[in-house]
Amino acid sequence: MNLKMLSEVLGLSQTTISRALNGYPEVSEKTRKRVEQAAREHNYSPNRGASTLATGRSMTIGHVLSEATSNELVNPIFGDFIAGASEIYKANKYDMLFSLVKNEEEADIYNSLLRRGVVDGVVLQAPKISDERIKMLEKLGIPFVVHGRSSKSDASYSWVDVNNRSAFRRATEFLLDLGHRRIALINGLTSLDFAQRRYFGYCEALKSRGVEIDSDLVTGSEMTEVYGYMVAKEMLLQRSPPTAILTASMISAIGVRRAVQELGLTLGKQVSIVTHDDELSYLNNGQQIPIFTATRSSVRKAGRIAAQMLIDRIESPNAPKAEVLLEAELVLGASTGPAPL
Amino acid sequence: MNLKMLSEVLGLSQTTISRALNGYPEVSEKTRKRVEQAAREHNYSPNRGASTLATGRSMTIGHVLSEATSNELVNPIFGDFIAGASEIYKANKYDMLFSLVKNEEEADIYNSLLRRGVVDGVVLQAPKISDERIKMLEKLGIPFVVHGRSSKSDASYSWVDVNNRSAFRRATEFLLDLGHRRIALINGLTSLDFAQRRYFGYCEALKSRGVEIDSDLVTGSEMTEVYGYMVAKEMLLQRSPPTAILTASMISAIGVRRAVQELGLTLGKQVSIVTHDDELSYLNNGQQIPIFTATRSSVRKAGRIAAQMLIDRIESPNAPKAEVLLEAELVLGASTGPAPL
DNA sequence: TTAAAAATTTAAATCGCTTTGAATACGGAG
DNA sequence: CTCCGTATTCAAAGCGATTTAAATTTTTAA
Repeated sequence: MNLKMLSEVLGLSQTTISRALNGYPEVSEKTRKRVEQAAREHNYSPNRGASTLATGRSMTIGHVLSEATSNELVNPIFGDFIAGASEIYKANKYDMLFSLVKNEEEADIYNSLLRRGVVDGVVLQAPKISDERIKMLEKLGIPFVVHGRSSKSDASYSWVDVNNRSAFRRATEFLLDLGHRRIALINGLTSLDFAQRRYFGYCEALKSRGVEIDSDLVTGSEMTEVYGYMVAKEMLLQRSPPTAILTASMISAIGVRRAVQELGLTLGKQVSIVTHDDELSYLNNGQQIPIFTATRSSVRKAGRIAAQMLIDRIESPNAPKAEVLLEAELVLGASTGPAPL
Repeated sequence: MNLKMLSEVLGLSQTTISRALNGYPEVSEKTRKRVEQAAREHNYSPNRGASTLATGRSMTIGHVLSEATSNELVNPIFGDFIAGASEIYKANKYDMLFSLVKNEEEADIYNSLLRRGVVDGVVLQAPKISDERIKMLEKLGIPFVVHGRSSKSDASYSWVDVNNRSAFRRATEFLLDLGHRRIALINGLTSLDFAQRRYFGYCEALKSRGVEIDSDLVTGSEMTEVYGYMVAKEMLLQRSPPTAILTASMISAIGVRRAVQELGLTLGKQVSIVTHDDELSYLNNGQQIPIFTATRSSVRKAGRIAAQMLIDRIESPNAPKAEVLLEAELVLGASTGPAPL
């Protein structure tokens, strides 16, 4: 069933039908009702390829996830982020296209998606401290928004981000208040912007209390369970081990917990943990009392915001760029306690 | 830059250029080279909307993820599954479209994706024991493949699945061999087909050894960390607690581990765990010695296979349906040991 | 009652590609 | 040198929507 057939059935021109279905004012209410009814009955929906061609808009948004070439790692927050974005797209009749690429192909992918008219805009994830992708997207002139920020980028762009610096400053201060002085930071990949901001927040807090930063207690890599475990174990076996550990994700926190317990130590007693919690749906941080004390910010919410910002950019390209900074809450859980004597 | 412009630049007809770029034989090698060169230089790629319209093929494959209406849970295996699928799509020049829908909307989505010509085929995930989606897709006539199977569906369809029954039979037998008799099963949602097969495998093993099935030791729900924790804790506090626990995912296994440790018990001593391990990229099961004894099967590999099967179905619709059953390995880790006396 | 204005509806052009059927160029045989 | 079969290339007709400009109908005002 296509427009032409429907127009024959109804005895109306294709123009009128198209207008009726797309909500244009120059069609009488009576006709519109009739057209809508017939469209439903005959199970008609406009062909996407044809309307893309006619309007120049694909009504599709691209999400590009780049995986490090070395280790095929899929960012675990990805699922919940796009779940949030997806809600908004659906409400606005956009589809979501997804590409997973090797780092070095990423530029080509954007270029190709744009040139072929496959997407109307893209969401950029996990920006690096200095991220060439942002410059490139700006040069290509595709509407885009960034989940996170890129500190060294002078470009202006729309973004949603968590206030990583303040979250980690507060978390560190909280541990300092509990008497901890040897506080470790098990961060995400240090080339990523959010990791740097968390590091800065951590440093700020320590400095403001006159605590020396010990580089043996700071490390960062991809946030897997095993990584959390290995680093924590190594640190805890040092001559002068940390009494508290900050981690960048629940998943690495779980690894840290494994190390702590394997060494016969108790969480919240000999070792405290504060983690960042993205509120992943399958990793709920406990019921009444959270398992981990955490800086908490919903990545699904970030997905919703990013999606809405992007749609706004697509539909009004000249509107000023939007910037949304979400504050993380610091929730108290069972993994922290006063520093041991 | 579009085809017409390129044809003017080259002084060739659009026909010839289109054929040259699409690998048709009736164009001389010399011309083909010239065309390819020019296309590169002028940064030309054919417009997707236009070719979709002309060929009737969208070169896009849809993945629909349905989230339970009650709890907004994103299946954690999803990321790695589509990472695998994505590799294959890229190699075959397909794009991937993703929809996240509420359960009750799922039928409409398929219908709509098909009617609008948005996708050429779809991948169905997490089939239920009796799954109406399969019947519907068959009736709609869209090419599709299923990740998993649907026991009560009489339809014939292509699928990839892990041999869940045999994996869980072997795992259970392994625990029986270690002397365990009180073996619990913390399964996935019992309406899902894979959960039922795992349950059957578990029952088979127990029956063949004459061990009674205790329904207090069998449960299933969405595989979150918290769920694993809560159920395990409850079971371990029974009058006659299990000495071994089977879980359906690493994530719930982690919750079980938390419960075990919180009760002051030791994994592999008082309580053994065997889990299914989908080889999620951020949850690597340990380094030298796996943390958990596990039935292991890569969900990323399943994604690759599903993608290839679907492309085959799209490109030769009359080929016989394909069925791939992957065997899981049983890998020995540190979470199992002989039953306590 | 009629002319002008407003409200509807329509025919036809267009988007950029693929593909059919026709036309032209080339190469070897006679 | 001509003819014919083969190898290339081309013009034009879709694909199915949107949208411009024009035509028609209805309403309002004089």
